[in-house]
Amino acid sequence: MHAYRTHTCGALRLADAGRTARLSGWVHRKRDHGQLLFVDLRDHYGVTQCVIDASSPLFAAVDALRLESVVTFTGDIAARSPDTVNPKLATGEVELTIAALEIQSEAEPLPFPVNSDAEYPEDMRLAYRFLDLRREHMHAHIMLRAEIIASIRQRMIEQGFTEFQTPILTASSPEGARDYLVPSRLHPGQFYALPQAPQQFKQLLMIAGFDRYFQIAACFRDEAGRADRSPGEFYQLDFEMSFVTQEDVFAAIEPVLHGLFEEFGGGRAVTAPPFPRIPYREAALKYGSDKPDLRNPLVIADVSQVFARSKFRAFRRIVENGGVVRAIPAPGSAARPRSSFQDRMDGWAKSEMGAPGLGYIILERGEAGPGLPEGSLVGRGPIANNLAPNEVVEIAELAGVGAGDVVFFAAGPKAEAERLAGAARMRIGRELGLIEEAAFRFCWIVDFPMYELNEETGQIEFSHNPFSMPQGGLAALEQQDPLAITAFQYDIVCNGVELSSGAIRNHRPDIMLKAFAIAGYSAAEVESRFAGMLNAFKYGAPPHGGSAPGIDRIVMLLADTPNIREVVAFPLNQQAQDLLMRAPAPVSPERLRELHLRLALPEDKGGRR
RNA sequence: GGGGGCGUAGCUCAGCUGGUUAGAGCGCCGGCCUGUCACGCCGGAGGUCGCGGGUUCGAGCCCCGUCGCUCCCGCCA
Repeated sequence: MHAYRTHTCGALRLADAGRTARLSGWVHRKRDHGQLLFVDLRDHYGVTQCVIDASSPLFAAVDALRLESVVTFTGDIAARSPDTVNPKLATGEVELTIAALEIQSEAEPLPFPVNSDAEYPEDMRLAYRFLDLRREHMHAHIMLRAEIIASIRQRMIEQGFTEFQTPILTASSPEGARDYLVPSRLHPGQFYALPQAPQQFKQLLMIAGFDRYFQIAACFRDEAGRADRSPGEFYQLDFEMSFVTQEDVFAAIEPVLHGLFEEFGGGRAVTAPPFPRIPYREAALKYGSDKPDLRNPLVIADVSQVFARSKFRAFRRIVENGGVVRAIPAPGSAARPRSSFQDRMDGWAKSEMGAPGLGYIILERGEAGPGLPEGSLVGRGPIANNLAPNEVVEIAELAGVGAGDVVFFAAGPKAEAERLAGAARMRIGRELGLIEEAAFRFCWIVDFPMYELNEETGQIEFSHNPFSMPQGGLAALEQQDPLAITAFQYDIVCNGVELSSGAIRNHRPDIMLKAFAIAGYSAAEVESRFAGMLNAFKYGAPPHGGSAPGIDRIVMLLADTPNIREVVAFPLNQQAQDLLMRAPAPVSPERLRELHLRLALPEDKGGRR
């Protein structure tokens, strides 16, 4: 008989009754009946009930086992009587009668229970991550992640992609985040950077003629974390393709994502390719966001022009000063008590969004009045009182609302009004129960502006990746207003989560120099900062493009958890620390000396001025 | 760097308008229990109410400061 096990803890079935088996695993739970003791033994594969009674000489030893000790039980498999079968357990028709016990490893009293889903503070869970990962839902998340990654690999290879490895020790890359730096021992005073993404390497692979690249790529960024953003490091499905248009990139990755979400989505509906393409400007207007949640059916409308002509002074002045008024429909909510809906929305806008408020009109069928036929649409509320009847009707038509509905207004400078309208759209959608449940709704956001105006400095800056190809190429850069130029730059969004950005790259040195010149960079500057890339472009570069969906966020969506640390086995905490391995940590003076480093700590960290 | 929320038993949380001896569930310890499977029953231990100061006859509750956690903004394509 094998030293540790003849079966796993998830394997035994009724057909095994009568055989002798050996199981090894963790003591998951004990149920002590005085003269009879049940032990649930757990391993990676499942749980098996083991039983022993007081007539056994081993009874006291088994009774004394602490939870999470690792043991080996040997004994006969018995069929359970029909009234004691546990249908919740795959092995629930049988049990092992303990005839021999070997303790492989004893456990100390636990800092938190493994056999329950009770919530525990995250710092404790991270400090004892090996225990946390034993818990059922964490174990399932990590296995899900592994299966997702395996499926991605297979699907990408089926699409004709080839997996590559690119360097971890490399140079600073053109992404905007802070790099992690690694000091060089052999080159005093010089540093490697960990890649924020393999961006330049994948472009170099295209230039090298490999045509279709992908990698499950580790990316490193020295930036603050968020619930949906791991600090320090994360993984992307990084891919790049040669001789492609934007539509070719979409067509290559859509079936991968669609198939993946069908496979692991547990029956939830998935947008079928082709995914909707929404221009950036349209997304900002209709959804108030560049990552719209399309499970929400509400669509925002622009009603600025109605208010520009109206006698409602507050909004008219906003429009006259270059601002906008956006209308957010709240269908069927007119009958809701004002205090519990409209006023609460207004209070939310003021307190949580920092907005002056959220105006509204309640729409009803009116009685006949001067010039009004019976049953015409009328508005109620302070704003409606300052509008002509035809203006109310006009707003209702633009916003797509009618009698029985409420329409809310977000007014102010364009960017602020859009942000408020977008947040209100989601809040109203949730409040009214309009969000489609159990669905993954994908879209592409396309036509991002190439440049934006920095309000503080008045400078023209790249709004995203400076290496994207401007739509219209060199001619557009030479002839158009820079702020009107769009790029072949796109995001893929699912349920309001940005999975990735991507672009058709700018592979032409002449267009690149012009693009940088518009943002105020001299040719010499560009040549020196991106010498490697520019040089490579001078020897025959294919047109190419790609994207890099975030693996962690894909797993989050499929695991249905809002916290990225629930789908990473060993995440850093929000302060970018590893509490289990104790990183980061000080190093000895000897190590610093051989790296030619001297610390200059701030005073509150033990340094001197 | 900025803003919001939270901080009460090992853990999750309740604690009324400021008023007697601060509670519950889970966990832990002890006892009982031969068919449970989140076993059950009885009993017990466990608290500087994050910390410091203030207001008050009286503070877990109000005020100020501070520390920690958390979410958001900035940042991050």
